[in-house]
Amino acid sequence: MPINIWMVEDNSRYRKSLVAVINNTPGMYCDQAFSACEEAFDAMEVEAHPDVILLDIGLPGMSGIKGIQKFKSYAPDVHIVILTIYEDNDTVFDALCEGASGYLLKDSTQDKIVDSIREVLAGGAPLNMRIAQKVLQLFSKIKIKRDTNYGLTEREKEILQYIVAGLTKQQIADKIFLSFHTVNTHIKNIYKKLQVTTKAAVVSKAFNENLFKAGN
Amino acid sequence: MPINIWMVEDNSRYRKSLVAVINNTPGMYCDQAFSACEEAFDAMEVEAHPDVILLDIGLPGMSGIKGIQKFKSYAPDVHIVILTIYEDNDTVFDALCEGASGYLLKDSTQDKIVDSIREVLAGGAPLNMRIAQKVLQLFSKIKIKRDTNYGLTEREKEILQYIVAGLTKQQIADKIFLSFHTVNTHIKNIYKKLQVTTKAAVVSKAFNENLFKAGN
DNA sequence: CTGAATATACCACGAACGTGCGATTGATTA
DNA sequence: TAATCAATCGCACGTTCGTGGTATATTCAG
Repeated sequence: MPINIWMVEDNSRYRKSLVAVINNTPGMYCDQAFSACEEAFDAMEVEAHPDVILLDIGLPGMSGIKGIQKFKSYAPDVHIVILTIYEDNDTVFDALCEGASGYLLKDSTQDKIVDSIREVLAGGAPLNMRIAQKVLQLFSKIKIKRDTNYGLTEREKEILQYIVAGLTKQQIADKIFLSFHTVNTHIKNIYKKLQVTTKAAVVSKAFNENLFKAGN
Repeated sequence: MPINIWMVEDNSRYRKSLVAVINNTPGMYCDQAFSACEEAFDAMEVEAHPDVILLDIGLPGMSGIKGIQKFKSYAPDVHIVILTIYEDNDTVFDALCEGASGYLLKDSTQDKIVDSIREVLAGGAPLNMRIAQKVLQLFSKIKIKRDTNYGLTEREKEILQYIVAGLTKQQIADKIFLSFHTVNTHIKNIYKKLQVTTKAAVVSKAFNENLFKAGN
C-alpha cells in the first residue's frame, strides 16, 4: 500500500512544490498539508493517521519541536521527519530528544527527501550530513571527560560509587566491612584528589566527568 | 589530490576486495592495509598520514575501539570510519565516544562505502541506517527522564541548581538573598518531592534524571 | 470568596559531615 | 635497603545537615 504522508509547513510555495513531488512519486502520496500544527491536530482527530509527517520547526503558533510529542500522542507509531532551515545545536538536540525519526535541512534535494521517507519506514534515521556530524560530536564530548581519573585508587573508586549512591560514611563502612574511620580517611583523600569539600560536590563532579566504568 | 585511505581489517579476503575497489575508484587510493592496529601504528611513525582510516573492531590484539584514540594521537585530523559487523549498543556507543567519524556495517555495498569516504571528507558523518536509528533512540531516552519534573517549583529548581553546584545552605541563601531558614524549607520540600534525604542523593537524582533546562 | 499552592521566615536538636592531627601494616619501586 | 604509596584505624572539634515543628503573605483557580 502507498505511503501516507502529511506535511506541516507554513511556506506555501515550498509546501505545494514538495506535495506535488510526493504525489508524482509512485508508492507515496500526500493528501494532507497544513501551514500550522494546530490544523494538523484537528485533522488527526478525524482523518486516518499518516505513516510519516514532514514537519517544519519555525511555524506560526506551536513550534514543530513541541508538536512532535503532540503528534505522537495521537499516533504513537508515526514517523516524524523534521524538515527545516534550523541547524543550531539546541534545536537539533531538542528535536531528537522529542523523538523525531529524522532531521533534514531544506536545502536537501527533493530526491533526497523522497529517499528519506522510504528510509525512515525501512527502520532508518535519515539525517542531513551536517546534522549527523553534529550528533557524533555530541558523543565525543562525553569521552573527553571520561579520561580524567584524578589518580583515584581502586578503593577510592569503590567508595566513590557508594557516595554517589547516597550512603552515609557509616553505611559505606558497614557495606565493605571497614571501620568508620577508614572510610572517613578514604573520603578525605578523594576530596583532596578531586579538589572538593562536600559529598554533593563529589557526586556532581563524578557525573560531570564520567568518573565511572572500570576501564582506564 | 586523491584521498589517501588506510584500512585495518583482519579478514584478508574482505580487505583485499575492498582495497581493490578503492584503488579502482578515481580520486582515492589505498596503499596501506593492515590486519592489526599495531601494524598500522608502526606505519604511522614512518609513512605519510592517511586522510581516512577504515577500521574494523573485532581485531586480534588491540581492538578497533581502543585503536581510535591511538590513531588520533598520531594524526588528530584523521577521519576514522568504523567498518564492522558489530551493531550492539555498547560497541556503537563506545566507538562514537572515542571519536569515530562514521560507522558502517560490513553488509554495506562497496558503493556505499566509497560514498561514505567522500562524505566524511565533506564534513559529514556516514552512519549505517540501523546505526543512525540507534543513535536517535539514545536521544529520545534522555527525553523520557526530562519529563518527570517531580512538580518542582521555579524556586525549588533554582535552589536545586545551587545544590548541584555544591553550595551550602548558607551560601545559597546569600546568593539569592533569602534567609537561611527559607532555603532550608525549600530544600526540605525538594527532598519530599524527590523522595531523598541528603544533598548527595539530590545531585545524583538530578543528573540521572536530567532535572535541568527550564523548558517544560 | 475560599481553599490550595507558593514563597517567605523562624527555632531547636540530634545526626552526619569536614578537617586537622597521628599511627601501623604491607606492597611496590627506586 | 630506603622510600613511597595504599590501605587500614583512631580521636576531637566545630560546622553543616536533616527533621520536627509553626507561621505569615501572596497568588490563583474553583
